[in-house]
Amino acid sequence: MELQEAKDRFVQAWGTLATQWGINRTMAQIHAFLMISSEALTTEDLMAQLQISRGNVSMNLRDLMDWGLVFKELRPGERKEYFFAEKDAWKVAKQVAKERRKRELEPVVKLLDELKNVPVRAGDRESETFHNTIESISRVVNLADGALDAVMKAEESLILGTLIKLLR
Amino acid sequence: MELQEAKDRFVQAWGTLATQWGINRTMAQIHAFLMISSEALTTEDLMAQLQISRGNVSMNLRDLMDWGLVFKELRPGERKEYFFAEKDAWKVAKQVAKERRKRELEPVVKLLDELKNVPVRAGDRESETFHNTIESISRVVNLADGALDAVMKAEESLILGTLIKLLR
DNA sequence: AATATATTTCAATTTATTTTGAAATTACAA
DNA sequence: TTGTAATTTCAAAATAAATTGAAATATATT
Repeated sequence: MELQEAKDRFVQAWGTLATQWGINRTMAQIHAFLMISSEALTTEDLMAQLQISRGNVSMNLRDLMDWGLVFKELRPGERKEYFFAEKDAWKVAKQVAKERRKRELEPVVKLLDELKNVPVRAGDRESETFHNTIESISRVVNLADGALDAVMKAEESLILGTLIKLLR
Repeated sequence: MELQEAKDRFVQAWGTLATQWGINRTMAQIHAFLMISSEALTTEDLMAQLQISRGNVSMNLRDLMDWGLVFKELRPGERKEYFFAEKDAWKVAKQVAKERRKRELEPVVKLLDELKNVPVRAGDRESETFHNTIESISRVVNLADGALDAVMKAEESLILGTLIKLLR
């Protein structure tokens, strides 16, 4: 396979995977393209390579910077902006874990804690089932929350080692 | 908070969380509603409670059964079908991990392995960056793949214990 | 300050996804 | 069987999400 084809396939696949996980396809493609580029790129470069509009590039780059996955580079004497991505996939994973935890998991943890306090009417099967299920979900969500917290802080090799032990 | 309000809030929140993770909102709401119901329910029940059409219920129930999260109950002498959900959230998480791994991660692992074999042109920065980044992503994706595999097989308490050690 | 270049914004449009609802099919009871 | 209740299917409609492109804004250069 040629490098160009390989790049295209990767950008394409990364976009598809992203949509399956609730992330905008184009945003993922821009990120993917920056990850495999040795140089920082301009808006024009991204427009040309991914065949998308200026506005689209601008908005998605802003989101990617909000996610802490892409950064801006200003070159002295040059007016236009250059963008580059963190290339260490483990750092990327940690950053994504951190953001999703904050944006999505935290509100759910909060709600579940409230729902756990809804009084149980003894003998009422509906009420008991609700309580038990919420308890069960709350345990798992907190486990996931803790897992993301661990991932956020840990070294890749530490997680790998733990995993190997777990699978043994 | 009243039980009815609590149920509504949970169903609503679960639907929202689901969309953020690439899962159809209504599918998640049906699942949530079945999880907190003590009795198996009919299509009619779900149509009424969630205010959605028969076709919508039918299609999403099929998907939920494909995901292995909802089951059908046939009552002797009754023509209509009753549906119920697995209520143990840890089992649900394991099942979801299993399915997403198979459906989404496996194809990516396969592609990354192909891309790792794209020959590197020594001295070509673009080619080298591509190779290094793919290697890095491949390691992390395989780690995630292994983690899902571990989750799939492990007991909740085992994961919890591991996590506690990891965070210490 | 004026001009040129670059970036952002957002209403309008396009595209993708979800939902409906009624016809077609299936499955059970009599 | 036959009649009927229940379910599924899927084209069309509704809704949601992403994208465009040009005007507005910002920033640098002369």
